Formats: sequence, C-alpha cells, structure tokens
Amino acid sequence: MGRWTPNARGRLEAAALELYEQHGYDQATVTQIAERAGLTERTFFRHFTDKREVLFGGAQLLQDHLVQRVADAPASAAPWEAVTTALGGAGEVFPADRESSRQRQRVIAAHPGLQERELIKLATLSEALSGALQRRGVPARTAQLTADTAIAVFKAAFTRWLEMPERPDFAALIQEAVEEQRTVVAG
Amino acid sequence: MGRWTPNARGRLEAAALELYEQHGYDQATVTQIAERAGLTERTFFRHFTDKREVLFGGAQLLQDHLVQRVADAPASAAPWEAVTTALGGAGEVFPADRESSRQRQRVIAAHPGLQERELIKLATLSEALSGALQRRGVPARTAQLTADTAIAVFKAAFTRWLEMPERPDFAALIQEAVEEQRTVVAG
DNA sequence: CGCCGCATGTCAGCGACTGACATCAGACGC
DNA sequence: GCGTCTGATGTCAGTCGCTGACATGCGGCG
Repeated sequence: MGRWTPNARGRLEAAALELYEQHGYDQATVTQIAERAGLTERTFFRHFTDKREVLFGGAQLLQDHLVQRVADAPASAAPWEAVTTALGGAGEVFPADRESSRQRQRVIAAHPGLQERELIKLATLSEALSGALQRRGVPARTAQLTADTAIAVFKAAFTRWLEMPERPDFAALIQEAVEEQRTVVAG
Repeated sequence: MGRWTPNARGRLEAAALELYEQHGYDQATVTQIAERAGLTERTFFRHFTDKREVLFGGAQLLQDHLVQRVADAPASAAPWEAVTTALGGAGEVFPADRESSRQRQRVIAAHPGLQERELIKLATLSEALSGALQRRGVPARTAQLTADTAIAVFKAAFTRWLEMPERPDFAALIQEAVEEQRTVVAG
C-alpha cells in the first residue's frame, strides 16, 4: 500500500472524461479535474503533458499492438496484406464496452482541438506502421503511402464499429473496407 | 488609402514566419509578432484565431480551388477520376517560389502543435472533397473513403514536389502517386 | 535508526487568448 | 460642407493553460 490512494492517472482520466462530457471541454478547468480526482493541478501536468492528452492514453497501446503484429507477419506476406491483417486484430485492444469509446468520440467530435490531437495520434500510428514495414524491407516512400492508405481503411472501419448495433467483429469490418477501397481506386 | 498601412494580415503572416523560423515557434511571442508588423497583440487575434493559424491561410484557398474542380468535372467522370484530376491542378494555387513553402514546412516540422494544425487542415480538406463528391451522387461512406485515400496521394505528391530540384509538374507527381498506390493496394 | 527516493503539494510567474470599451479617419447621406 | 456611422485598431483587465523551483512526508533500505 502506497502513501497515496492508488491509480492517480486513472482517476484523472475518469474525472476528465466526465467533466468534458458534462460541462464541455472548454468549461472544464484542469483545476476542477484534479480536484475531482483528489489531486492538484500540478499533479495533473505531471501525468499528462496537456489538457488534451488525458483522453488519448489508449493510442500508445494500439500502436504498440499493431506494430508488433506487422513485425510478426510471415516473411511471405506482402506489405498490404501484413498491414491489413494487423488492423484486423485491433479489436483486441479496444475497451470491452463500446459505450466508453462512444463517449470519448462524442467529446472529441465536439471540440476541434481534440480532433487535432486525435489526428496526430493517427499520423503517429501511420509513421509507426511505416517504420514497421521498412523493417520488413519496404522502401520508405512506399511504406508511408501504404501506411497512410491503411489508416484511411482503419478510420472507415472504426467508425462503423462504433455505429453498429451489436458489437461487430472488427476484422470483418476491416475486410469490408479494404474491398470497398479497392473498388474505389480501381474506378 | 486607408487610415492604416494596408495589408495588416499579410504583414502579420510575414512577421510570424520570420520569427518562427529565426527563434523557434515557442520562443516567438504574439506580442513580438504584432510589434514587428506595427500592430498590437489584440489585433493579431482579430485576424487569426490563434498563434498557429497565421501559418495556414493558404489552406482555404486550396480547398476552395479543389472543391470547385471536383464540382466542375464532367458528369461522366468516376469519383476517383474526378478527385485525382482536381488534385493534379493544385499546382496552380501553390506559391510561385517553392522556397517559402519549404520554409513553412520546416517551421511546421519543428513543432508538434503545428503538425496537428496541418493535419486538421488536411482533414477539413478531405471532408470538403467528400462533400463535393456527395453532391455528385456518391454515397457518403464511399465519398469519405475516396477523399481520405486521395489525401494520402496528395501528401505523397506534395512531399516530392518540395523535394525535387527543378520545379516539377504537380499533375505528373499526382499521376505517379496514384499509380504507385494502385500497385500497393493490389497487394 | 536514520537517510533517501519519489509522488505529491505549494508558490510564483509567463504567455495565449477573451471581453468590454475607447478612438478616430474616411465613407456616406443630406 | 457637415454630421453621422462604420470598421479597423488600441487599451485594459482578467482567466487559464502550463512550467520551474522548492518543500513535504511516507515507505523502503542499508
């Protein structure tokens, strides 16, 4: 047992999500978030670099997971196959309840600054996938284009994953989006 | 002749670009930028919503131009053809000297916050292209996937446009990237 | 037993951004 | 010509995000 009540970071995340949703991102001050978590503003900034970052803790997990899967793909797999197969397994790291994901998306959708942060997380993910592909021998420019194109697929699939009534199989949604995109660019 | 020296907005843009490059984005204060332009901090924030936006005035022009070209494409053109043809004409709205574009890219590359802003400009552009496609009868989901995929192509082509020694024909770079992407997703 | 590490608290300060109100050259109606 | 109105700018005060420097005190470790 530590000196302080445990999981300060998790309490800050929960407090922030609640306040952002109830009063809006702009109205919620960092001081309020910290107080609700039983901490001080200064401690908030020791756990998160800024007021936005508290919503994006999961991005790093997703990225590590995907990079690992690309690295682990059989040597025979083509770049596009390696990446899309990895994306198909992303459902494993999504939260058990889609509702918390939807809540988070609602907060983000309501604030441009949070959309900016989400976009750079996707861009960082794209860079990471590109790096994983390059380690498989794919040339840099091709790797980046492949990764960017894959992100377009991921976005489409994730949007559907949130929208569908019953929790869907993420791999199937990825497969659908891949096929739709192939149709599009063949056009 | 107005009461004030003209083109306040342009002077603020120039002053900001210089200071961001010379001293770094973080070190340059808005007060400094405004003073260099012969104005006050308050006036800066009347022309630009925040310290970042001063670097992104051209994005709206590009967007309007591309949306117009998608709308003007012949009815017979498939969505992908309409969008990529429009992208090919984007070279018309780039600055005459690539050096100022490179300077701007260097500043952006040096600061994550500016990268965020650039990404949301691209996302906004993607939304606008998606809207233009939907006005041509393309279903919403397909339109967005088409636009996102097109943005991946645009990024690749623009990067090359900045890098090449002689000013290249942007339409040709778009065409190259389209073909490379088709190869990629063909697996 | 005493020292140390580390998560947290306290405090002071900077700079981004905003709202309210003042100013004043030029445009415009008469 | 003359008063009025408009719109870009200035002035001022205030909030809040974020940071650096230093203090504090429990738990562990020698």
